Amino acid sequence: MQNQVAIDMRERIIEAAITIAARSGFTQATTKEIAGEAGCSEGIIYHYFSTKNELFRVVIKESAEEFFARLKNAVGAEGNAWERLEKLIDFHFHYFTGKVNIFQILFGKAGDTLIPFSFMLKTLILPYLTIIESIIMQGIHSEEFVPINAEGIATSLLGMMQLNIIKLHFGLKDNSVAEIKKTVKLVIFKAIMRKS
Amino acid sequence: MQNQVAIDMRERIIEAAITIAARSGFTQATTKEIAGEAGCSEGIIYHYFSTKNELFRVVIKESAEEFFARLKNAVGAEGNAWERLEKLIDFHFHYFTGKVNIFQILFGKAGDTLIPFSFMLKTLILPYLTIIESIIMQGIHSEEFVPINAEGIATSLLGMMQLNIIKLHFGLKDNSVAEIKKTVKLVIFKAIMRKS
Amino acid sequence: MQNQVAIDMRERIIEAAITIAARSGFTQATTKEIAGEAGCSEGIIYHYFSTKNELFRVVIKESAEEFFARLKNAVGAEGNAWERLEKLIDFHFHYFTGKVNIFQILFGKAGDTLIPFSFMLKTLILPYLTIIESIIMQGIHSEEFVPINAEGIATSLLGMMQLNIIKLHFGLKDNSVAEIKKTVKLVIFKAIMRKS
Amino acid sequence: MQNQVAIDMRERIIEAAITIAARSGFTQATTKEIAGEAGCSEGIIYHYFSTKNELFRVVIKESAEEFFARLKNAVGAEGNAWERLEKLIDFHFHYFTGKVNIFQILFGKAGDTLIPFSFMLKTLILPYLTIIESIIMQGIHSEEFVPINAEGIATSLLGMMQLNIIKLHFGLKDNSVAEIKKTVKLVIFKAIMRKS
DNA sequence: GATGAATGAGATTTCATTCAT
DNA sequence: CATGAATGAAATCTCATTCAT
Repeated sequence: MQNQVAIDMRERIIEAAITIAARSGFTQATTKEIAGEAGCSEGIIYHYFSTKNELFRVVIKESAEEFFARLKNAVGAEGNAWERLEKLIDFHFHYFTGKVNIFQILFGKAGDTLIPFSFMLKTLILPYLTIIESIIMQGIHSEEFVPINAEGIATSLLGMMQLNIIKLHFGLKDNSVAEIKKTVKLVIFKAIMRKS
Repeated sequence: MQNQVAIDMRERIIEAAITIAARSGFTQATTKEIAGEAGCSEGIIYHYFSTKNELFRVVIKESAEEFFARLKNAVGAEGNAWERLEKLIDFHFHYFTGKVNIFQILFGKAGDTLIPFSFMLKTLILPYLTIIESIIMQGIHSEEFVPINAEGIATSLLGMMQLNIIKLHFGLKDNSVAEIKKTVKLVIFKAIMRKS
Repeated sequence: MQNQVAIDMRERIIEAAITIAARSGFTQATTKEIAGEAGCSEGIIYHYFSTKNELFRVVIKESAEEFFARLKNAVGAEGNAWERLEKLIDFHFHYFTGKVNIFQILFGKAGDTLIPFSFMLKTLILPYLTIIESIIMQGIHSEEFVPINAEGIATSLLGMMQLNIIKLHFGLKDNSVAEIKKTVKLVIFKAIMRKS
Repeated sequence: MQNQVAIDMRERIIEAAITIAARSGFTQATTKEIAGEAGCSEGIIYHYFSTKNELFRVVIKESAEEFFARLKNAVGAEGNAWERLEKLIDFHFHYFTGKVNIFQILFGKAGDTLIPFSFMLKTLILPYLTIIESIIMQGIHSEEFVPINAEGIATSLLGMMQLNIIKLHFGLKDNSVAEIKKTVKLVIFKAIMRKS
């Protein structure tokens, strides 16, 4: 029971940290604000996390794990490469145009250096790229895709999606999500599909 | 002569701000560090800039102006759309793999909220996208390029280049700059060229 | 117990603020000095008061409340107007020739604009005048006093007392407190008593 | 000619200091503001005055001299004591309900301690009291006035006038200047005139 | 586990004063 | 005489972190 409470508290702190950081970034988020949002004292944060930065590392790590779990679930292990890649793109836009989440912050506004950017690269971007790359490799092997620099393509696809998401996030897009997805898919599939 | 000195100091502060912010981001950059780097007192910063944030706004604005001037010069006003677009891509990779510059920071790590991200979008990203878009429009009109969502393509191209640059910047690329440029060009031109 | 400690600290800060301000005025009083006097860190001041000015507002407000409570107690609600007015004058001189108190500062040296003078007027002077005025009105109604401009008389009485107090405070009086009180009473009662 | 310019500059600085201090008090008045108001550089202030406080001492001293010269002129050396006292009261209200002047500041908001209050007492208040006192002594000797504590009466009169002026200055009077003057005169003359 | 008062280091900003020109 | 860039000391305020309860 106590344990339950403890788990709740830890989770509440993490949720609060995400909420506040989404609003004003990591550096600007204060422990006081986080405690206020979580409905707890500032002190208790240090019971669960050694420092504020440790808290944010955990936030990023756990958010990343949750994201990747859902991504893998959405993409599946079966199916053609192009089908799986399309599902990945669909999921990406679905996920990042949804409710506030840590990835919006990270991809959109992230990067004050107390959480080294290299940590975010290692925790978020590289694993993501690895997943994309593996699908592209699958397509190359199955001869759906032309032989191509898989890493460069993966990076390009993620970059494309990211900047489009940012523009959406700041309301600077003339086009709808559907339109953007269509364009991104067009660009990437024209580049890699054997026959299009 | 006095004026000369004054201009020098202002410039020295701006240079120092860029150097320090490139190292640790805007929020982490302290006026003390900047003054140390510039070889002046902290107080004088406030003679030239009303606040630390004002300083960084000026840094971004002036850097953006310098960047766009050089970009336009590199791309030129004459020539085919595809030639000009290729020059733009070449210049982008040349510029952002060169010495420390504010754009690396902005595109790579930017965005604590004291300098609103919207300011950076307005000052940097949107003007850049406008330039790319205009070249794509040129190509569509000249029938070099297929009719296509120019805004989405421009955003996608910038996103692609940006994330690739970030990976290069953090030394996480297996491929060379040349290889990456080739991939980016392949992706974009396959998507838009009328005959490829 | 914790609460007790907290209350003590808040009170200690207020006391210290009064002491330091009495010595050097509000603007000159620094948080460092106040913290030194209170035996605490500067930071904790901001746990209890949002700004230094807020601290001084509280100081004035609480001091005013305490003063008016004691004044009303001394004057009472019963009795002739002239008796009550005499008690008010007696109390005024008793209070302001006693230990250091915020009113000495306020009436004597107050008024840099960070604490707007209008705030002090509203919090201190006007309520005081209202009290005096009500006694004078009582006297007019009971026909102890002649019909007269009660507001002007109240203001004049307070002004008289105030400047005499200031002179006493700076040791510039040849006369004793008793002598001054006698003169003030003579002036005021000659002006208002129906038969004197 | 140069000399003329120099005199002008000195005077301009003094005028500017009065204007700024009237707006925000002595401590809050900055040399930058004063220089801006005077249309000169900050540096030149230190050519004419050794410190900012020295400047304000001069401001007070010269303003006091000018005030007393005009006061003495208005009151005159001839005439009955009661006539001269009435003229003094008239002049006081005329002067202090006029344009911005240093006395408004001093009596109304004065008193940060860099200009010791004792300096102001010595320069302003005591000389003023001396003048009032001498008129009262004249009246006692001429048997216009009853034998009375002249110092206490003088202080009381000045205190009365001062607080009424403050209330007028902050727009907190229901009565007109004429009404107030009438009340002040009534109070003081009832107290001192041999037959009224 | 939980609190929140308290700390202390440090950040931004202000400003009287100086001094080279 | 006059300037205004530059200084440097100090002021207010912030905030991650600790610790007694």
